[in-house]
Amino acid sequence: MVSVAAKGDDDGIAAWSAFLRAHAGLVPVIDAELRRTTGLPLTWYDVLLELNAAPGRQLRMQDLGERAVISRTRVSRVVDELVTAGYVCREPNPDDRRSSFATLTDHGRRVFRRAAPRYLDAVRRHFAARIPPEQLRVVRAALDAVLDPPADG
Amino acid sequence: MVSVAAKGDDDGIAAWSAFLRAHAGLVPVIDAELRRTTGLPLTWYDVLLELNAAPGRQLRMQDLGERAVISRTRVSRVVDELVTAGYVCREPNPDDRRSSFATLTDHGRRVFRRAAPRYLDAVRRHFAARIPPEQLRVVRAALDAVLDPPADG
DNA sequence: AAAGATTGATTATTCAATCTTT
DNA sequence: AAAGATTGAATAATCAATCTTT
Repeated sequence: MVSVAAKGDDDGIAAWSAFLRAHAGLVPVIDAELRRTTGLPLTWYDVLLELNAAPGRQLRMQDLGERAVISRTRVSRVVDELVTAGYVCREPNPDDRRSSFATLTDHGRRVFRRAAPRYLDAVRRHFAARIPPEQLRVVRAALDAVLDPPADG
Repeated sequence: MVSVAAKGDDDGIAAWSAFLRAHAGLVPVIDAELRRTTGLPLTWYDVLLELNAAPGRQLRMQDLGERAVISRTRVSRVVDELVTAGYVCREPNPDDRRSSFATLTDHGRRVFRRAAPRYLDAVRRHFAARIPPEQLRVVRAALDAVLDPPADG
């Protein structure tokens, strides 16, 4: 026997391929819909969401980079844009003057709350509604597991 | 009752969030590993894979754009790079002179075949091995379903 | 020196206009 | 005019160097 491509490998690569294709197909669609219906790009929405959920509606840039789906370097640029738009302001951190907070403004909060139902609806229609409920829970568990550092790979 | 946020909505948004995070976390890692161990960026690998699987190891640019996880416009640029690297060549389509084929060269084929095991191994370690086998099949089915146009959204 | 953050330069990706052939 | 493809211009994202504070 020259090569034994185990069945599990096929399932793994097929799932990976579906994962890449689903992302490439879905994210641009949902981003475009969000821009059209709310004026917010997905990246902005994501940052506003994390700030809105944070205590005092503010986060250090570092922490924002860890929570939002956005690279650490990118955070500075996006927060610049959000400050210009009036949705966020920067505030000094009295405990450590190296760092600063990004804080959601009242205006930013209103814009976020108005956008949230549109976002949830888009995700539901394009993603969640196409997957049986019991599979949704499996997908979540599986993709969460991928990011943990469970021992070794 | 002011608002009924059904449990299913929560599962949907949680799965979506896990989906975005897994992609943002995993793709750069696998891309970096592939570049390091094989010299091929993920985008190149993906294009070489589709060409290698195609009849005659060639595809029209249009078809390549549909199969590979890459936007139609991007195809021209990436094929340029692959031609420069000597992995692919362009050939005229005798049946329709508007279009042209991207064809895998022998050298490109050798490079792809040498890279394939490294890629499969990276996907296995970073992705598949962290998900129970029975969940892998569910993930695949779920994410495939998301891209079909099943009736309406 | 290390941590937190920003910024200039580079690279990657998309958008819109263009060119050729059907 | 529409289809197939490419290209210049504009946007987005990353990398490496920098600056300030600890």
